[in-house]
Amino acid sequence: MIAGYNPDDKVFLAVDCIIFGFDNEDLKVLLIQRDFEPEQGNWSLMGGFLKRNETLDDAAARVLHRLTGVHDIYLEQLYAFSEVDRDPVARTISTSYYAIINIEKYNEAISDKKNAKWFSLTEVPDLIFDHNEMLDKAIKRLRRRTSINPIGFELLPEKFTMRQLQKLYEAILDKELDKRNFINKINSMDILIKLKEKDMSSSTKGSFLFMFDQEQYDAKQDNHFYLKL
Amino acid sequence: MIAGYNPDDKVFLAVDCIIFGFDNEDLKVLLIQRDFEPEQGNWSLMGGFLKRNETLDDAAARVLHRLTGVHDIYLEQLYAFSEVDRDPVARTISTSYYAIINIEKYNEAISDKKNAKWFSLTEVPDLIFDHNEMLDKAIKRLRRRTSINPIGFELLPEKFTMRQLQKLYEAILDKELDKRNFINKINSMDILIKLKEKDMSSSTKGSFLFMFDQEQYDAKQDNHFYLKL
DNA sequence: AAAATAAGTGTTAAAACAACATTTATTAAT
DNA sequence: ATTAATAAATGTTGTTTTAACACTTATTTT
Repeated sequence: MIAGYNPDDKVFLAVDCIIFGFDNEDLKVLLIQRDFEPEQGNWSLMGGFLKRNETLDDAAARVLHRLTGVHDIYLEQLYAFSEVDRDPVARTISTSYYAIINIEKYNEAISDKKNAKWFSLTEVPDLIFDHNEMLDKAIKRLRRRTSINPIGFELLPEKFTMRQLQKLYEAILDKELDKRNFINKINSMDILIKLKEKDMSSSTKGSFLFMFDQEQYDAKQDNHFYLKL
Repeated sequence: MIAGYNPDDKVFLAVDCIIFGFDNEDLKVLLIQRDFEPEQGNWSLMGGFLKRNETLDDAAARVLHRLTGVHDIYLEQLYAFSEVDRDPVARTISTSYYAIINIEKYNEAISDKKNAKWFSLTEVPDLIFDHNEMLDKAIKRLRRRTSINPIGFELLPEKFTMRQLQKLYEAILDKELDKRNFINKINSMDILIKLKEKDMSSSTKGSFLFMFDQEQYDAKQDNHFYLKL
């Protein structure tokens, strides 16, 4: 044994994923009902153990893909939770990740035999272990992140209306925004493409569709926008 | 073995601490020269392994205390680093923490037989493993954090001049600030107590000393200030 | 008395922000 | 064909915040 590397100190390392989605109305989180012990039958975040040949990012992406069938989505490390007794089975440290996914895409790619369900943030049940705490932290991070970095677009379909975008921001920030001010601020970022098409589903007049302009966004080298909403 | 808890997947979990200090001129980081393998003789962050009965926060505080002799300092979890081969000896995931300490206090409490040295951020050598990456991330986080939450005071002596505070912010943010605008903004936060005493060391006229007003600060319930500097 | 040093202090123009109401395009109903 | 209903689209104004900018003051040393 090399000094310091004491096998007795080895621990399990898990990842747990907070998966956010948006249904044009509420911000939602995807939870699973556990079909195994411990805490069988209770609701939980989707998680898994770190394997020998993968990074935490890999593990989080794998876990997420297993549940949702979705690849290549926004995924960000959140925080490592390490209370000694947080997992009753064995000492396990869990690194939480949060993901934001387009619910439509998820529904296409649906691979779940799992007992998974979307919950509005206001209706989240008691979760196992410290998962409620993880979720709280993820919400706070998402709010802050959204104000700096327009990642919110990941939650919308490819084409969306200004109204949808505003609803999304309202759901994330949990406050109402002024329509005109919102549009002006979004436009000032200059990262949307206005299409000729209209969405006719929400009104007789129809409303123009927009797309996120990835190129423009990338071109703004420093990539932080500090939207004060 | 309970399903999923496969002992083969256990790993070492380390903490590494980025320790920031300020010497009235530059922002500095405390590094140690390793007196053990691997990478003996090379510079590194101060680190250690997570023990069976402590949280990561505990481990980081312990590691920090062992090096500096200082207790009760600002310490914040930064990020978990998990590249498969980041540690050549054994699979080790490291959770980095950053700390900010008052160099004077450190010098009082000096407990180091360790080969430790303060480096200006511009003069940091190549570090072992992924420690340079950790440091970079810590600097970025410190910058952002300082703009939101006036933690910078932790880096100053109890009594300080406006000039010192400005130099500190300039060092953290790595840009020059306008003296008058800076004072106005700091004053608008209303969390400093102006003392009757003057510091006479820096000029013939002397400059008033200030203290951080912890009570005022705590009283501002939401505790984020968004200082745009 | 003069020189040197750093501290202390206010104004202004520009930009960002928050609050606010009316008009427009279209479909459905009469 | 007119009217009613619905949601979309659109600009202005007063207020606040920010950035840029230079001179005076207090004290010590020469």
